[in-house]
Amino acid sequence: MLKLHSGDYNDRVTLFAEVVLPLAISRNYTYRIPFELNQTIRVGQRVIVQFGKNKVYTALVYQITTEAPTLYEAKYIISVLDDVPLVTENQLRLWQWISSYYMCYIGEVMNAALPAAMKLASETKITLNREHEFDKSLLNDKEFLVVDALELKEDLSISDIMKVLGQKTVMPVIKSLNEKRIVLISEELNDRYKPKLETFVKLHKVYNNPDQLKELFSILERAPKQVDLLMVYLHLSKLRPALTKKELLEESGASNAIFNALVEKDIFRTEKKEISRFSQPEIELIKNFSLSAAQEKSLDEIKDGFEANLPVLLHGVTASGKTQIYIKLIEACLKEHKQALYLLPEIALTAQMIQRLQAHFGDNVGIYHSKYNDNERAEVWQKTLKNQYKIILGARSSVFLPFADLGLIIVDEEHETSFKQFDPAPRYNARDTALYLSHLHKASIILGSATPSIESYYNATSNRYKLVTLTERFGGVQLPEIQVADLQQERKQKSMKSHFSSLLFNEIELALNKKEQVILFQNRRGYAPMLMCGTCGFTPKCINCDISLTYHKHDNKLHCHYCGFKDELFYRCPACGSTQVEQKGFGTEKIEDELAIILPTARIARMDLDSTRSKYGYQHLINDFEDRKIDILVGTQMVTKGLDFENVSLIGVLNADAMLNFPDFRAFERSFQLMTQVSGRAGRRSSRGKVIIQSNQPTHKVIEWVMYNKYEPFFKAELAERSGFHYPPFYRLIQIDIKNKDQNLANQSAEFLAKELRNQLGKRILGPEIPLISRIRNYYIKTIMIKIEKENVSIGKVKQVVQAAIDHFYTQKENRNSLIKIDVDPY
DNA sequence: AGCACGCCGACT
DNA sequence: GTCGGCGTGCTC
Repeated sequence: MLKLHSGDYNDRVTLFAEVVLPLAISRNYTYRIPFELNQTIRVGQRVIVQFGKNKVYTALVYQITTEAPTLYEAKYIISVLDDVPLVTENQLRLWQWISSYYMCYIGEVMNAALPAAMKLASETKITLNREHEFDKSLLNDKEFLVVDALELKEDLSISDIMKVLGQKTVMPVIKSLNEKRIVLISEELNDRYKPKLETFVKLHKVYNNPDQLKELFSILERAPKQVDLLMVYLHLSKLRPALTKKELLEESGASNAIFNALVEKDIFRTEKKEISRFSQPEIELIKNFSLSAAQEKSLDEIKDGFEANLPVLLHGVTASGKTQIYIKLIEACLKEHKQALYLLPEIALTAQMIQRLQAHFGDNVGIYHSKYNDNERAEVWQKTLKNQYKIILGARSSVFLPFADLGLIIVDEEHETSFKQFDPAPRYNARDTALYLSHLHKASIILGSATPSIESYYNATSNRYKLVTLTERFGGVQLPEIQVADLQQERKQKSMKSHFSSLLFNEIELALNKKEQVILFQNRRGYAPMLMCGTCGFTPKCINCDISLTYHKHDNKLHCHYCGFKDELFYRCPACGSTQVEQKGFGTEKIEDELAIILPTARIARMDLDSTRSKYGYQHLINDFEDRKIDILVGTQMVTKGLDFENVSLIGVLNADAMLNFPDFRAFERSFQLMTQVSGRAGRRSSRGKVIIQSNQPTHKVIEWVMYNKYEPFFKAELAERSGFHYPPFYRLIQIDIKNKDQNLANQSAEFLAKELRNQLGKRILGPEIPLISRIRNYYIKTIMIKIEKENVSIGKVKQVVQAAIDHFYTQKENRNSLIKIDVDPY
């Protein structure tokens, strides 16, 4: 197809735009471009289009052509939202790649990529027609209800009316009211991005003249409060380059009325200006620091890798100073006037890293993650596009930013599974997406970790990546001493204190006495993951999911961690009436609780999903811990991730077995990574730290590898397993979940699809199987796994075959209401 | 995704 | 009969 550039066509040519709609639909749609937009429309601009009968959406121009569609008449584009493309061509290429690699719709990628504030969609609003008189007695019951509700509330949405009427079918009622001209139906577009405006104050410039100013004071003689305000202004304006009304009023304590009086007299002049939502804290820039010899050597090797156009895997033990190397790399990147993207797996980590990066690079650093609100995200988008941010620090969604000129990507903690998005589609892995992104921009990319994923390390050892190893901890800090507490033995000796072995407990006391801090790791939140009746064995389960409910003490309720269902705690078994209800297992909440009893003077805090929900939840906890307001931090995997604390001398892993026995082929890999990472939090600067791992299997190989920091043996053993059982990195996995509210239909659909796939792909198809959790939110689930060998097979072809099978699947009536979820490279 | 259309069971 | 649920297909 012809590629067009703006200005290629005059006003007389009829142009069409193929647009991406932010919906899960299988193709793009073509709209006609009004002549008057011929000169200005560009690929990557947002346009407003009508789609279907009423709905109006923000779509994105994907391609501009002169070819008129033959099978239908194209609708006109309603309007163009941007003067300049909001989305770059490289981004569109990335969207396309994600859509085909992860087998999802490009509209879903658009949805994930664009901040919500940039996607306006219309909502149908129903309002009373004030122009029209009508007789209420002529209305039927339902119409009356709607009119009644509208008299109370200015406008109603369709879903409001559903609630008012208590039924799903509401359009006939609305239509009838509309035909009687009693109500109006409108489509309301709401533009959600509002630049933040602030009122700035200036003294009228005539008063720059001292004589004029003196005269002014005498004029204001009879208005002492105004004089006061003026004095404060004169004082503050000397200290700051610009002064806002808010600041002035706050510091002077003057009222709005006093301020307005001065504005009225044209003594003060005000101006509204767009300001950044990100107030820049005053940071001292740290420009120079030097690397150790080992870091210097690594840096050279990394640069060699970049020269050779290879992605680099930096395998550096915990606390080896990888961040300093990254900072040097960013410096080099900035020297070439290019942008750098620094990806972190979780928001929790950005907090500390923000400070470190801003200390070096000041306000060149933009931050982007899902806890930012819509307007803030939109602002980061714009500044990245305009190349005002040179460095972006962010979580996985920052791969979607509109980089103007990207030179470097850093994927820190590359092994982390949170780089992979689970739900909704696109189910992309930001690390792997970053690799493609670097290819699009011809940018250098470095993946870093103390515990590389098996995939990445395999790529590095087979020369697809350049491997750089850093074995020395920065500043000569020793790796921690790791000991195992044998839980079985301690139980036999009755030396356990609730969930703590004597070994761990004594070390905690010792650390507290020395005023050192402790981190305890338990990979389960809540209080007790399971309740069980000691008499009959009854276990409370979620009504929507096939999962036992977890007891949470803070609200004294039973929670489902899958659908959020909550139920009351019971003291008497609902099945047999026995009062012998036992708690099985333990979560972070319970640990926190028990600690408070056995160590009443210790200051204890908990860090998990429940305690960090708010935007600054993490930050506060981390700050308090850093400021030593907390002695013991109990947490889930959140505490394992790259956090840097000076004063932590002891780490406790409360239950290694839960991870080691997890039924997943990555269980050992994850256990190794988690234990090694959490151990790395101990004894960072001054002294050698200590780690206690509690386990029923103290001689487990994985624990041994962790204890002696043996990555290579772990890698080799794991690789052998993976090869033997046809798993990554030798095979690619595609997981297909079939969901249906009816169990039989779920089974039948799954069987149908498996057979269909098996016809083409043979024994590469496994299942359908019942997954670990066989019902979530009232949907029964069946899983089919596709394992594809990497050698001699085109993954693209396989995906085509899979897609064709699914298309055929949906042509069968009995499969129509089964839902299919495809997860490429599931984690 | 959202909406219209059309089929079919249940109840004034 | 007619209302409302629900499945089906289409949107440039």
